[in-house]
Amino acid sequence: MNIEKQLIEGIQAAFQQHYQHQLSEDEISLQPTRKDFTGSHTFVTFPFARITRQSPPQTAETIGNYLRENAEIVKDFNVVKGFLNIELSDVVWVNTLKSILQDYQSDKLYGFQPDNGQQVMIEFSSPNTNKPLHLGHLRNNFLGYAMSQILAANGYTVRKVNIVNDRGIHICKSMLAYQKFGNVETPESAGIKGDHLVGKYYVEFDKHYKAEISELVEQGMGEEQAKKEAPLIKEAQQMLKQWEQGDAETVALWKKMNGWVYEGFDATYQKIGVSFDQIYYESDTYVLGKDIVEEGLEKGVFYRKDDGSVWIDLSDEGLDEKLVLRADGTSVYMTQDLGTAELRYQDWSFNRLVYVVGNEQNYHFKVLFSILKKLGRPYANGLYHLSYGMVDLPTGKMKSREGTVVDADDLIDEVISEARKKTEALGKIDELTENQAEELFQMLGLGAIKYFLLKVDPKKRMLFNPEESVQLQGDTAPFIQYTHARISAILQKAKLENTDNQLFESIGTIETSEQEVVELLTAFPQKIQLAGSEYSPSVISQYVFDLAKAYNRFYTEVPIFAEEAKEKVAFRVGLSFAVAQTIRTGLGLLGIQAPEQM
RNA sequence: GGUCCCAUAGCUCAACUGGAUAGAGCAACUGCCUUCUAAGCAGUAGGUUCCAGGUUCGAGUCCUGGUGGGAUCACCA
Repeated sequence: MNIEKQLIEGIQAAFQQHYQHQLSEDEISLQPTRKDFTGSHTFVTFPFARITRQSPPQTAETIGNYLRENAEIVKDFNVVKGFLNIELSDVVWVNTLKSILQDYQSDKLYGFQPDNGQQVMIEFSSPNTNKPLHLGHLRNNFLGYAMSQILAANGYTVRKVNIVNDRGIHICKSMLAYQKFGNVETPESAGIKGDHLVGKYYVEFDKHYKAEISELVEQGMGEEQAKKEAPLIKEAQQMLKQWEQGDAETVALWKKMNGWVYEGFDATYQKIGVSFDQIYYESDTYVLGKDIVEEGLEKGVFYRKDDGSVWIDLSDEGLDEKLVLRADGTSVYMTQDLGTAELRYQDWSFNRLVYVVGNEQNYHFKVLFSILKKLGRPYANGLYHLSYGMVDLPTGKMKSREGTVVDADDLIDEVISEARKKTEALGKIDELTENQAEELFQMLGLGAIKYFLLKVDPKKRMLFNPEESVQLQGDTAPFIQYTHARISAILQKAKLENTDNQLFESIGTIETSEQEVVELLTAFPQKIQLAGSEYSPSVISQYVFDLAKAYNRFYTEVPIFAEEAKEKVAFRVGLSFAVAQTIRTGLGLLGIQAPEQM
């Protein structure tokens, strides 16, 4: 059934017959034929010159002839240098499309792997509760969500988790500023979303803090010392202590303000379509990990310094010495992460744990994974850091303290309103009710921003261009969504004319543009696998874009209903159906919806 | 300074993991709406893949050395 397999078998047979040589399956690699040449699969013969004792073109010629004679699926071939370009017979394309359609018409989703019995936990989002989400969080959230979908499509059982950083000095800063300058303001009374209100006081703190520092510096204090001596920071530190001691008033304020933030976050998560199966809070987990430190000391993995602090020496792996417990017995970031990993494994015995965290923490995760390996944790080899690059602005780097961040809520509102503006300008919403229109704007706007952030390889640092992110033409989600809407209209018409359920058999020659579309359709399962193994949703976005482009070309070049041969009409309707489904599922993997009409 | 990452068209990104003449989108220019949605399609122009060596049938991709940019090397998280 599988085309590649048949070709490989044919090539093996050819080597046997002509060169008396047994080639193993994985010695043979086929690649897609370049657009400028005829054919769909290419076999490169250069590496086999030693075996065949012929020049590469001669070898290609020999193999090509053998295949044309003996392999049913091969119609013709051509040779360019050592490249053997294989042209498949038309019936292969017809049958291929039929089998894809069968998948779509059964319960099985085309391109998805069956359950592999493996469990993967994926952590993403991980916000701080002292300020609202920004552009960087969006890349994180979209990546995490898309990867959870892609891993599920690869047969994993996926559990999405979020760890909320809800404690620490930065939270106390917001709290303190609110206490001092807040005038008992609430989100309701101020008419501001809860997370934004708390963020406002975080900025407020920084403003006053800076003023105090410069005052101290003016009085002749050094800057470093002034940062430590400013009354506000001391008060914040005092507050953190009170919180840790469980002081009732401090805890009450903390609960109230965090409550506001969660309401705000929930609204944002809901809007961007992101959800979690479980949420961890650092206020619960920050004390974890100390028993692991004990265990590590017993096993001799860690060692204690004279002052009582506990360390691990990783210099044999090219890493440094790393602190895992302070001299006063309190935990550090690493301690917590050790404890949290352990807790998660107890909660749900995963085969893999994926952390979606920015690449500025590459070193931290290297160390974390290395420690867990040394401790002999059963899950240590299943840990993966999905490290992604920073999002830059045309003006430079985002810095929250300097107010150069792009706020997530603002950005989302902007892309949606941009979608509304452009759709109205095109006059395409006359037939829609108000609700339908609103739903469409959301699909387009959110689609645009998600696609924009997901189309770049996660590992790479990327530039965020506000104008390009709201574009609806070219390499964008709306372009792909538009293709889906177009096909929906065709399928609707096919239903009305009752041409959608006709069978097609051999239909004669198929057009190049048709063949290209079928070829792309066959690649979908491999793309899902690649996106999963590379942890890269951009594989999917790239693919769906290519598919939409190929379909649009077919759409303008080849008539569907004007075609007289009924078999051909049915084939083309079937082709359209398969593309629509694939676009829909592909976009779905990215968390993007596909409208029926736009 | 040590370690890690990055450098491809004017701009933003690809390149199936070593294959053919390095591809898309945006911006610029030229065409195509009486035919299934022009948010589309076709075309023109745009490249010393940062530099210098090396490995081999073959290098944007691998190795060495540079140059430029970024991250990290906290008893912060």
